[in-house]
Amino acid sequence: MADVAQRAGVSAQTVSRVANGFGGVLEETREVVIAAMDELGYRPNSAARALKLGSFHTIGVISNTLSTIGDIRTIEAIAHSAAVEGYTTTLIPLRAQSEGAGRVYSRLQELAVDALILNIETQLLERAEVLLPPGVPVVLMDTGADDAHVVVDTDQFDGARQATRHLLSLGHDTVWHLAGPEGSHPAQRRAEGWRQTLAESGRDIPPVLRGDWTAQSGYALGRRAAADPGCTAVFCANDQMALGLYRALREAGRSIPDDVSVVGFDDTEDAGAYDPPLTSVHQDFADAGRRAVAAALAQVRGASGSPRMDVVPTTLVVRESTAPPPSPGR
Amino acid sequence: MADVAQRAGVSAQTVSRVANGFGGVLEETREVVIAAMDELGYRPNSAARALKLGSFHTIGVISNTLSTIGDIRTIEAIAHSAAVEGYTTTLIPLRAQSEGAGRVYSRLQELAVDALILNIETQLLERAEVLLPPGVPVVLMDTGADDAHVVVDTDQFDGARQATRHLLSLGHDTVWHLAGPEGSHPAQRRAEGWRQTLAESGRDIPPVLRGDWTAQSGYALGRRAAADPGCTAVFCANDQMALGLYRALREAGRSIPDDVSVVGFDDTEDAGAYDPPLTSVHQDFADAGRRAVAAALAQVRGASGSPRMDVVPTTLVVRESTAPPPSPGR
DNA sequence: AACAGCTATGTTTGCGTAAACATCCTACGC
DNA sequence: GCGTAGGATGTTTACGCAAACATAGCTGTT
Repeated sequence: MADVAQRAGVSAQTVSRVANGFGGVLEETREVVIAAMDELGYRPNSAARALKLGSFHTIGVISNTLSTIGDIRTIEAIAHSAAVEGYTTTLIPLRAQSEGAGRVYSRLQELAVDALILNIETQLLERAEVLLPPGVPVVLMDTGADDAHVVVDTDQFDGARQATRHLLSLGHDTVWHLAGPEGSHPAQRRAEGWRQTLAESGRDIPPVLRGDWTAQSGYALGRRAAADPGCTAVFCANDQMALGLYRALREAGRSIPDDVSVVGFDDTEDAGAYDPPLTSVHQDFADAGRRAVAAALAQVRGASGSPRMDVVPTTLVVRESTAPPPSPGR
Repeated sequence: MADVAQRAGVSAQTVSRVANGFGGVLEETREVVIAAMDELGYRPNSAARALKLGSFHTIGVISNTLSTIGDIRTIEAIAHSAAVEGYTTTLIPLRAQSEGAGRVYSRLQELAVDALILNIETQLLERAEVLLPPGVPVVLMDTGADDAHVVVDTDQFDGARQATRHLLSLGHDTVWHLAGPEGSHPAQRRAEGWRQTLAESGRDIPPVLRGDWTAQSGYALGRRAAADPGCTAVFCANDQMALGLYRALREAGRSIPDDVSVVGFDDTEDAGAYDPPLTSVHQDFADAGRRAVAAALAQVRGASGSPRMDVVPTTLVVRESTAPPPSPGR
């Protein structure tokens, strides 16, 4: 910066003013300074700026894995929303740092971020395996209500309820459920929504088949569901598991939706190209990401009036994988 | 830091030594300092550290979208590898900044990164729509050879060749191709590998059906392929398009693999749960990410001996979606 | 003509850190 | 007992920037 100032024949402060687009600089001076900046290939040092301003203009996203489509869409939405606000997004993969608790600790502590968005299993937080740096605003996503933090949650429960009701309203006696893994809050809530809806209608509640979000697990569990002739409707905790279920049903000679109806969750891009196109609960990942960023920045900017809990609605998208159950006499 | 020093009764420099794990500090002193750090909730200011050291310990990843599974796996691998090396990863979604070229310029120029990994379409670079900050090491992924930069490329061409040869060796007269979008280098190379392999064997080259990576486009194009009775083998530019093709074929009453064989590309996790499980060209995203990070850090550390071009091999994974063509007299 | 009020620019300062250098103390050899 | 080596710690400094304050010049008012 000093070089630029000298070359332009002005003070460093004036260069700073030009670089930041502040007023109070003669148009003529500005042009000279800009020319000098170009000639010298000057670019501002963001470390110095961050040190001076006390802010990195960066949001950190902590995610245990990027394995599910949902995680990815969320991160994409966060990065996008943050960029619009002039913030960059730092990715903090948790797994890599779990080697040695001390490591996680120090790494997170030193993080050059103004705020953190956590998209991890709540139990990790509770077990204090993730020691958050004190004083950094935190937004939790897809986790239970938490008194200490701002939470942005997708309405998993209602989505599961819509899916289950849809299947019941088609005439199915009950609905099976391929659930997500135990530690996952979304998996938990979806299972609860399903169970409670069945219970309210006084239906039998089939055993929960617990998978791990992968299509492979959907296939493995699906074989058990397919083997039960009483199973005419299945609600899957995500689309990928539904894909595995499709294969299991077809191998068992049961057609979709004539013999068995299937509903997924997430409404990923692929769902419409499944065979048949999958009825699925749509999650608005973009909206959730936007709200998380907004909540994080609100805290950064000191606005304490932000809601402690922000719920993003879900909607059922009906395609061709659901139909009334086969008539008994068929 | 000064507070910690005062509380511990030592100088700031000693605190710095403890914080960085340097030697030359008495065990006793170290304990006192650590106690003081804990009591005061001290955490090092990474902006100041970056300013002092001239390095951010951060790698930037520029990606146009995160829409395809491949992009995502790559980014995950980069973030993971970077974390292992003690670097954090900053996500720079290109789309968000394209609003106004000047915006892109300034944003990229100021980026607080030690190196950049680009995973974008080459043409954007060539058209100078992305003005890279001078002096920052750059690694290009999945793009053509480039004299000016280090490139880490997956062997798309050979993968396509393996897929095509596999189908020909099963006895198919020729192989159709559902290609990726025009601007994409991987799409280009996969199409070339397919075309050249057919040409070498003197086979007819069916029209290229160009899609956009989505299952939807795979379905739309697949209907055209399915309508041609001469089409008994299709090589898809990615697994998602193969999924769409599956549906199109089934709707046309053609079974996989008895009537039509299908090969995908990427070997995503889901591929093994397609019905039937998809034969696909495996890409080692983790390895590619690791190499990109290694190449980037090699440049950061000044080692100029790194190769200019690093090619990650691909391997065909044969599952159940490929078989000999139906016998004419069947 | 004197002064206030404004705009354009310059000067000083400190953000938190770690390298470089300076100092102190202890142990050991002769 | 003196000198020296080496380990432990303190002091000074600069990294690049922008806020705060200072200054200079100019306009318009009385």
